[in-house]
Amino acid sequence: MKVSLKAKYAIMAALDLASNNGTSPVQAKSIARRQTIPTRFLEQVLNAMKKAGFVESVRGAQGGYLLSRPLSDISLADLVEALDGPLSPEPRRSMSARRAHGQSKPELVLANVWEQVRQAELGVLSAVTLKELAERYARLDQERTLMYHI
Amino acid sequence: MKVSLKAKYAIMAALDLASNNGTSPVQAKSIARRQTIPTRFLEQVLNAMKKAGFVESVRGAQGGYLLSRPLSDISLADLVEALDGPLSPEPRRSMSARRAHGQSKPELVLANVWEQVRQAELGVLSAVTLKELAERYARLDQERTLMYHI
DNA sequence: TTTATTTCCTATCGGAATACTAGGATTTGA
DNA sequence: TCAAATCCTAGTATTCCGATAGGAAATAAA
Repeated sequence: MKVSLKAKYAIMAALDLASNNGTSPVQAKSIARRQTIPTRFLEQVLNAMKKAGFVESVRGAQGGYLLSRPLSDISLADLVEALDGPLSPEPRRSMSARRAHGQSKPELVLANVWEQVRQAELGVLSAVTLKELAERYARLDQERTLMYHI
Repeated sequence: MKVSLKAKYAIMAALDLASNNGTSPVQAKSIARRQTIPTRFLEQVLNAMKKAGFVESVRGAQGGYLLSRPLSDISLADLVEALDGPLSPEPRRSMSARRAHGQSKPELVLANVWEQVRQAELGVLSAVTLKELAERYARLDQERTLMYHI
């Protein structure tokens, strides 16, 4: 399904914000360092996340970002669709192109299938919230720690 | 999920071959005309289809292409994977990139999710054979015809 | 009030992939 | 022999993606 790095960075940033969430904002720079994401690029990602309503920002020195809703309220579908655009919404085509291909015979039947695919993707991504992701990660981390102790 | 035009053309060509399948081969040119696909490009698509074993070709004058297996034996998953490559098989990354991101903490958990998405896509596409597509189309066509007659 | 720090805005760029386009070699029936 | 096909290979135009860059605007701290 091709999830862009931009969307993946957004997920990682949100998870990072969640674990480093005092009441004080977290700077893009520190997230970038921890998650090994190009700082300047992450700024753009965070900005997009802000515009989509996932985070709030504080400008100026000692500024940074804060999650604006609880982890359990954010699904991967939300994030991915916000950053990558709608999940293959039947490729937006020009009018002339639509006349040529858009509503021709097999295309019409195929459109149905692509929609099914989209629903399947959406089903998976909607079912996973950031909260669950964080828990899964914590569980993994715990297992790893146990391994070392044995 | 981003299915390339190449793959869509392949599906349309297969469907076209199915409806125009006497015992005699069908030329790329005539398929291209009916399906409004650039001829030269369709040639390449058909060639790829041949190498993947979906069609057979007859060279020279009066040559063309023939389906090499029954419609019911070809699923959309087969065609799409043959022409677009494996369905996002966990992005082939360079070694250095893998060290940076590949097996890091959140990535590991996310990999699980992407795999679920992939399975969901595969589920839908594997379930639809060309035979079913052709039938769906015929049904649509019939309905359309009935409409005009009322 | 100045300065350092941070977000915000916009432009650009390099590489890769996509969708073609093109030239011509090869095969083959008429 | 010739015309009609497929086959092979290369080039090209456009688009997207990940990233970089310059600097404006805001703001806390000095």
